[in-house]
Amino acid sequence: MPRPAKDRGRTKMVDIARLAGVSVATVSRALADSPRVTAETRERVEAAVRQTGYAVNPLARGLRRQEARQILVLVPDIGNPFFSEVLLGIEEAAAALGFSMLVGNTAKDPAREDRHAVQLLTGAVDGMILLNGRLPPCLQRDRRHHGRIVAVSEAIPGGVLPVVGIDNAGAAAAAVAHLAGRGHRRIAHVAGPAANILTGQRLAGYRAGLRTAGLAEDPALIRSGDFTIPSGESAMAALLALADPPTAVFCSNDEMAIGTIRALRAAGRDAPRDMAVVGFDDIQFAGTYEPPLTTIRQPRRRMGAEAAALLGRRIAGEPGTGGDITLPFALIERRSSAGVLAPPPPLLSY
Amino acid sequence: MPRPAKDRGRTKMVDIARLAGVSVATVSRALADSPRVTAETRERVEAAVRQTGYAVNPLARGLRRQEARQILVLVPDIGNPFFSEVLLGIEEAAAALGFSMLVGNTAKDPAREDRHAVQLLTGAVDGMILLNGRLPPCLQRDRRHHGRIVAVSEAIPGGVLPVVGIDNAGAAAAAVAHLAGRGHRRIAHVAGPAANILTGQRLAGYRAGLRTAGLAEDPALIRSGDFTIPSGESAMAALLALADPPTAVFCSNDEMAIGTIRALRAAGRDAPRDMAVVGFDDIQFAGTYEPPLTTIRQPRRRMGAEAAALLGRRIAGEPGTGGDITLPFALIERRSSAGVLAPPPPLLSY
DNA sequence: TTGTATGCGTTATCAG
DNA sequence: CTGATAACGCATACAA
Repeated sequence: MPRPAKDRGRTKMVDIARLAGVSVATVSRALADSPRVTAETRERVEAAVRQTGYAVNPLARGLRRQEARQILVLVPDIGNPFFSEVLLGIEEAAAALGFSMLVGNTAKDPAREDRHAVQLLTGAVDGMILLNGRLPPCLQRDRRHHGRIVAVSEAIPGGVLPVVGIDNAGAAAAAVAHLAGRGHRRIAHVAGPAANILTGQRLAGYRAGLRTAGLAEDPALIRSGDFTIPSGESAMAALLALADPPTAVFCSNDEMAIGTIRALRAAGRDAPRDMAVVGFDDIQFAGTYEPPLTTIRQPRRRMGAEAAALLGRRIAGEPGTGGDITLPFALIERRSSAGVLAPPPPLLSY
Repeated sequence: MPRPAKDRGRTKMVDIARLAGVSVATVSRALADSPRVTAETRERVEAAVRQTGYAVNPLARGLRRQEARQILVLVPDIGNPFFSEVLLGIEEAAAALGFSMLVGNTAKDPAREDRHAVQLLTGAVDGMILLNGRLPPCLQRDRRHHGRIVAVSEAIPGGVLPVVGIDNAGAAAAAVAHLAGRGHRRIAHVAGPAANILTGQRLAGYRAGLRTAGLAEDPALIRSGDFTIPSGESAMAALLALADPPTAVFCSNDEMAIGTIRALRAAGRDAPRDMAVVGFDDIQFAGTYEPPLTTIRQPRRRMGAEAAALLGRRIAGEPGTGGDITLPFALIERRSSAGVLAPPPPLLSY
């Protein structure tokens, strides 16, 4: 007789059955709201459940039903406020659907990605949400589970998975249009890392925005950072060293925008007086920073919620759940880009 | 013949057994590193595992072993950077111990706390970490699982659970000593909500700090907020309206400290010029804010890691795991409290 | 050292 | 409408 004998005290279905004077099968049905059970029987079962505080063992149920009612979220850095707000949206929507949320921090390490991703292969989780911009290696080979994965914010290279996010190029173009509309003609861009898929989208939008405004692109005005404050500082330092520096800068995220402002101050200048600055994301402290940051707001929480809902539909096997979901962004005008550049330069471009 | 027939393609132990030409029991033992298995047999099993990419089904294993290798973290707000950094520490330490991390957002709602907490009662998770300062209602009645719960940062009323945190009173006293050491004699305190256990600890430390510095306590200099920026603003507005306003303020968290600085600016003053400001927590943007915030740094990530490690020991049933863990804090001196108040007022208190 | 058999707690099939 | 019972995939006591 095998005897794990660990937590033997826990109430189980047979206890409820005994208490209610019915069989376990009936208890199971009563708890599952099956129509094939008398109101009176159900009442007896429910009384026993209340009395004991019983709750179904999810492991046993999961083993039997071949589902875990859990989803896994892979995130490069839980501590990053951008991601944590998305997590919040995911958790709430998942909970509403009866799913628990597992969170795996990957730190962009493929080995850790894989260690977490096996949970999808083993059935420990029913689905997965990717916030880290790529598929774990083991899921690149094994495509059987692609139907249970969705990405948020960053599209996955290859484009086989649905993405929940915003129109990044459109948002970047809107940021540039905002600056051009205030008279700026030398608008710089602090881009993200080349490997990041968002970098390309926002850079494309920056270029489109310049074109729309009738401005020529100057390669010297495009710098790359890595989404951190220090990288924004170096980018701005380089821009200020230019013979003909920009009067405005659009940064691919808020941290780098804050970095550019710090670099301005270090050089004895300030925003928006000497440079209009626009960020991206509207992180928590964007509105609190000095100066408050003009930025593109991403509906992070809603993105998370929509992703969880979409994943729920995919897990349930609903058809037509393969498409992307594009949510609206908003340009939040704050002081960092305030003021109009005057006098506007003459329209003689060349 | 019942046939769930959902994901029937998944490799299981019998497949490995067949492939390796052994029994499932042997496979199980080989995978569990049992000493009772030939090196050669083990090699055959491992080859089959590699070939198929097999991984043990955690639901089945959990049902059999009566453990889930999962822990649940209850947090009032995942989006709050303070908590998300603790989560990061928990996740990493838990993963190292072979535990996955479930995150439940409670929004301080007892009903949601309970919905998540049942996972402990049902065995869906092996343990629980509380970041929200109190026990879910269902666990207040049912004390059987207290051995599998630890708190982080905030102690739980009643003091029955081990807490991982810092010496909040000592840290508050250090903050006051820092200000007193710079010549300030009218030092205000913006406290947290009365219900929060940290509020009392930090308030007590504030008072102790005043006593140590030989300063009298002025009730008019103690205001309450709710840990948000706006509440810090109102608190400072009230302090500035005093006939004899303070020259320094110690806030119970960084958000409220930022709020006080905003209120100063709104009144045409600034920190540290007109008021020295000290916060608490050293949140991500404390060092980036204008002015950079003097604050108490809590080792958030390490607190999370220690909590996970402690919980792991408790789950494993190791003895002597009932005590609190107090980690060192650090007073981070930045510009918001820079400068010395001169001339110091005469020593004639009355 | 390895294989056989049983049970972990549920759900679903089938018979009543 | 209800009850007995066979899986779900794995780990262990016991036999070989």
